[in-house]
Parts: sequence; C-alpha cells; structure tokens
Amino acid sequence: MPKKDLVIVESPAKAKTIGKFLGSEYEVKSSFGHIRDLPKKGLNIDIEHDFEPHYELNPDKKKVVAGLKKSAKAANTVWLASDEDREGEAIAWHLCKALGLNPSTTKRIVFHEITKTAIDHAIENPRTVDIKLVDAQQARRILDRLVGYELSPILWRKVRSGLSAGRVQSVAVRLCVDREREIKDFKAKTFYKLTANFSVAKKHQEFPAEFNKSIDNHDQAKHFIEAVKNSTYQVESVIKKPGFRSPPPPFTTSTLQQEAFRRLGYGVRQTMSLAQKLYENGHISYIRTDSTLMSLDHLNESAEYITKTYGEKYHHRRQYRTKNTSAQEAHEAIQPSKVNKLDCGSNNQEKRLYQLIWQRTMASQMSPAKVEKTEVAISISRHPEKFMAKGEILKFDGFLKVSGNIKDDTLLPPLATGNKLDLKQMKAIESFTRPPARYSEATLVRKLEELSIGRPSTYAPTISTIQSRGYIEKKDIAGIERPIKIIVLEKGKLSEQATTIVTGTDRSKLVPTLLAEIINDFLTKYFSDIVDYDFTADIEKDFDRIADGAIKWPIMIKKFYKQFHPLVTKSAKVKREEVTQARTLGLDPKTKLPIMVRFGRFGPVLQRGSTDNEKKPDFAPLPKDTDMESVTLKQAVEMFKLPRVVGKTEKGEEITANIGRFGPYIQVGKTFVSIKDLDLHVITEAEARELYQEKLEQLSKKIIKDFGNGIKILNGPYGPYITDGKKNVPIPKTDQPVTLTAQTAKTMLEKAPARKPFRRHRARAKAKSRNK
DNA sequence: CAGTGAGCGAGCTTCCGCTTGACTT
Repeated sequence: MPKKDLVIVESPAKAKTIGKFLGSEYEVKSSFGHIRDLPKKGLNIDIEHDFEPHYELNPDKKKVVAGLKKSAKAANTVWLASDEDREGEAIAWHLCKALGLNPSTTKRIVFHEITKTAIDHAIENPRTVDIKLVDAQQARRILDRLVGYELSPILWRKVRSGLSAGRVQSVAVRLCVDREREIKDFKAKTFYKLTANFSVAKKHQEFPAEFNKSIDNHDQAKHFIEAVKNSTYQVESVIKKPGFRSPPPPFTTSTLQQEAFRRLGYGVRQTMSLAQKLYENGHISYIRTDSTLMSLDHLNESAEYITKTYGEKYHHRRQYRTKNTSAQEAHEAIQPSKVNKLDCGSNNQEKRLYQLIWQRTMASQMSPAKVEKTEVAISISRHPEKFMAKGEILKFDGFLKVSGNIKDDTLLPPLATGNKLDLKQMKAIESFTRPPARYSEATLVRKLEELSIGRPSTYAPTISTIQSRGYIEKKDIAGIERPIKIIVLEKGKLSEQATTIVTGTDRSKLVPTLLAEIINDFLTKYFSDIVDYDFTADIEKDFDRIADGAIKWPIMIKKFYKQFHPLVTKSAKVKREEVTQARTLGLDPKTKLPIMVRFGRFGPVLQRGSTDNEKKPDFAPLPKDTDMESVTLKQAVEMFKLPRVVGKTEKGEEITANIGRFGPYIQVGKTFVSIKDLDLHVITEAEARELYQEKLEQLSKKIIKDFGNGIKILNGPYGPYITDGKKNVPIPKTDQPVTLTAQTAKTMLEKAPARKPFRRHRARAKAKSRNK
C-alpha cells in the first residue's frame, strides 16, 4: 500500500469534509483543538527564568495524540492545517512538539473556506510554522495564567474558598456591577407625552400625531391643553421622502447568540449546543467565528437561488467587512451549507435556529427594502408649536421577504397643505425616563465583543462561569407600580384621570450578587489596570508587536509582571475586614464586645468580638429585611439573644425560639413550629404553648397509618402519600389509603423515581462536572 | 406547592482558548 499524506485540522467535522475533497492519497485527521497546555494544577511558569512555561500533554488528549503520532510516522508528508490565527498557529507548533516534527521544516497550510479550490491552492503554497505568531499566543496564555492564578488565591483567603478572577471574567462581572449601580442611582424623571387624534374635516379617517416638544410636568401639560382648547388645526406641510433599509450582515457567533435570544429566547449556551449539532451534521458552516465574510461559492449559490426564487430585482450581492478590528478571521460567517435547503435540524429547536441562520444569510444577499416616509406638520391656531404625524409605506419588500418581520405600514389618509383638521382627542400621559438596561446573556456578549474581550469560543463558557461562581444571577425582575395622571381633551371638555403603570419589569437579566460587588470593589481598588475596560485592547497591541517581531515575548511579560506582581503582594496584606467591607455597629451592652457586620463565607453576617482575642467571636445572621448598609446595633443585639428560651411546655420540655432558613420558629425537642404573626423576641410562654399544641394536633391528624421501619402513610396538603423518609409517593384517588398493606406501600416506594435533590445542590454538582 | 430548621477544621479550589463527547439530571 502506498504511503499517504497526513493532514491535521482542528475540528473532526472539518476533517470529514476536507477528506472528501482530497481523495484517497490523503488521510485527514483532527487534533480536537489544543493538545498541550500548562497543567491545571500550579502556575507552571518559571518566573526566575524568563517566564519559561512548562507545558504538558492535555490528559484527555493522550489518545488523540497517540493516534496522530502513529499516522504521522506512517505518512509521506505531514500537513499542519490548523486555523489561521494565533491559537491555530500555536496548535500547529504544539503538534510539532508532541509528534516529534521539526517546526522549521514541517509544512503548514491554511485556508479560509472549505472548497476544493481553496484547499488545492493551500497545498500548492505551503509555509512553515510562524514562530512569532506562536510567541504572541504564548504571551497571551502566560499572562492569563499569571493574572488568574495570582489573583484567585487572594480571594480564597480574603473572601471565600473556590472563587476566581481573570482578565475576561472579572471585567464581565464589573460590567454587570457598574450597570446595576447606574440603575440603582438612576433618578427617574417624569414627563408628559402629548398626543392627538385628528381627522380630515367631514371625513372620518382618524390618524394620530405627536406634539413636537417635550413637556416636563403636570402644570405645563394642563396649561398647554387649556391654552389650545379652542384652537383650530390645519395641515401646514406634507413632506414625502423615500427611504430604505438594508439587511444586516450574516451571523458571527456573537450576533447569532444575540438574535437567537431576541427572537427565540435561547440562552447563549443553548444556542451554541444547538448550533454545534447543526454543524456536526453538515447543515451549517463553522460556528465559532468573528467574521462576516462569505465564501465565493456561497455568494454564487445565493445569487442563483434568490434570482430563481424571487427574481432578479431581489438580489444584491454583498461582501461584508468585519467591523471588529481585533477579529482574527480564521473562519467564514455562519452560513447554511446548502442555500436551497430550507429545513434542517433533528428537532424543533434546531430547526428554528437553522431557519434563523438561513434567513439572515439569504437576507444579506438581497436588495434593501424601500419605503416612503411621510411627515405631516399640523399647525395650532393658538400656539406656535406643531403636531407631527408620521406615516410609512413599504414600496418594495426586498430582504424583508425572507427575514419574516415585515413591519405593518403606518398609513395616513390623503392630506394636502391647507387641509382643515378636526381634533378628535388630545391626551397628555405622565411617563418616566428609563434607566440604562440591564444586560442579558446576549447583550453582555455583545458588550464584551465590542470591548474585544474574550473570543467566540469563550463567550458562552464565560457567561456560565460568572454564574456558577455566584457572581451573577439570571433573574426576572418585578417592576414597580406607579401612579400616573392622564389629562384628556375631548369634545372641548378637559378631564383628568389617575391610574397606574408598571415600570422596570425585566425578564431573564443578569444581576450581580453582593459577592460580586465585594470582589469587584476589591479588584477595582487594588487592580484597577486589570479590570479596566481597555486592558485587553491595550495588551492586544503588545501581542501584535510580538507577532510582528518588534518585541520578544519574555520582555513584554516581564514588563507586565513587574508592575502587576507588587500589587499582588500589596493586596495580600490588606485586612480581611477591609476586603469584606466590615462595619462596626457599636458595643454589645451585655458582653461589652464590639459588634460588626461584614461579608462572611456564606454572605452577610453579624460578628460579636474579634478574631484577635483568645475567645472566639460569635456569629449571627442578619435580621430579615435588613442588609449590610442598613442593619443597626439594636437589631444586631437582638440577634445575639437567639436562640431564646421562651419557657416550658406543660410537660416541662424547653421551648426555644430562633430564626432558621425558612424564617422564625419555636422548637420543642425535634418539633419545629413556624411563627408567622408573632415576634420571636417577645413571644410569651403561653403563646408558644398554644402554637405547639396546635402543631401536635395537626401532626396527629397527619399520620394515617404507620407500618414501622419509617414507612408511613401521611396526609399532606395535596392528599395522602406514602413516605419512607427519603421518597414520597402520592396515593391515587382510586385507592383507599387505610386499606393499603405494608407490602403494597413498599413496592410503590420502590417503583417511584428517586426524589430530586434541591436545585441549589444540582447547580453546584453541574458546575463541578463542567469545570473538571 | 408538601417536609425542611447545615456549617469542625483536611486539603482543595483558580485563568483563557481551542475542540468534542461522556457523563448525569
């Protein structure tokens, strides 16, 4: 058998397609991304010796590399065809190291599109590994390791074990914290929106118009409406102008994530896993890209499809430049593999995502939509200002034909200068200015991309990390109801209404936790450069200079470390109290020890006494409805009185009162009774006895049957159920609970599925397996 | 959507970027 040539690419799906183009003389294999890296445990950078990195074979890539090694030995020639960017070049270099190839002679090829011509062209024009570009990647890698692995341990010691900080994630968190504070500090201003409905005299076609000046307050609005009450209205001018709307460029990773969230409600992680499936099944091109370029084949196929399906006038050939200057353009835009396939995907979610990609790609090669805009100015006889009415008619749909969100025309009746108008109704509605918007997963990705922070392959993981570390929570926010006033003028009569509107409602938004604020305040104080929004963009310039050969990577890293590391040393000496934003409330009257509030391992906590003393301090949770800023000494002193001995039951058992995870309760032995209406600090023995008695009665009713061995039939709020203490099985209505035997109860329990653990535990377990 | 009412002590955690599966839930 003749020897084959070996081509190594990064992605197995890519290997498959290229294999088809190249034929049987070539074996095409994949490295599955990076194969060597700094070991997870420890810094593995020799700071004393020019920051020399110690790489190891990725533990989960041993098999892959062994396979590649075997093929490389048997091959005539090895072609390194990893992506043409910094990371791809590094992969090629690491492949040389791992496979025992000489980097200065091994053939290195690149191609931007997966087509026969592109690949043939690449094979005819090989080069060797660009070591300067590899060095730029090494500098990037080493800097990230230094920052991440020197900052995180400070957080473990000062705040909580297991925390993390890094060049990308800490800025992502900062964006959310800064935004949340802007929202908190935002003072909503009220203003009045003034609108009117007119009709052409004696005709009945009504149309809306808006007053062209803003009105600040109720008095102004009322004053204005009173002043114009007996006015006449007339069309002063009608201006028609043509306008057009152009289609957006084809998808990159970031814009796909945004649009999938906006149109389909998918989270970024979900979008990526659906897209991955579409990619693996050959339906779409590569999904982690920052490029909006389309391949020539795609351009031609789209041209043919659009012309044939919609007609010549719908086609408009375009090649989009990538806006982002830091884009590395190793891939194409995300596009369908076959333009004439309208339906791809193995489930509904995939199908909808595919459709979105197909529409966006197709739209990008279609004509702009043409509209005619009409602006009508309406004069007021008793006032110098005007009302404006706007209409828009779609003259030609163009790309809107496929993008599926054709806006309804806003039609105006035929109007001409001088037309007299009847006022049907005038309305001034009190409104509020809005604070800046909270980030969603998708808009945070857009912001990161805008700041050149992170890469297409890391957007989704970064969003996951900041959530699993407890920095950010994805939340729905309930709005607040506000009273508003509406002033109405109708048939010459002025009236006022009071009603309410809800403002500030938010769905699935990223909200920083108190932990995030604590960490962010510490980092911005001691490491302002690292969490600066421009930090990544600035060091990217240095990486570019390394790639150009203008500087050597150890020089750049040394310069960075010289100013970075002293900050690490300095911040390590900062007192824990400062980092956790401790605030002394005053002295405890009983023990004369100071009481403070600070951010503890599990969140805000009250502390009595100091860690410097021989006697260890006491801890207590914060009372409900207080926070670190608002809690008072008086409230804190009460908390340290817990658990409080309330008295004894008739039988002489001790009754205590305390606050637990689910609020205040009293306890007798192992029986807990929630307190709802009474204050646990003042509840009397008699009241407590009564509560306990009620609970006992309730419990006695609860047990329908006791089979022993912990197996019982209990009466729950949702009907009778069987329990063994671990699992609960509801009893169907057809069965009489009293007639069940121990044996049937047992089998029912065995058949039932295991009880779901608490959500919190599940999230934690997930995060663990993800990060391993 | 029931019921529930922690925390002991040793050694571990962590970064960003490139790729997919092999695992649970």
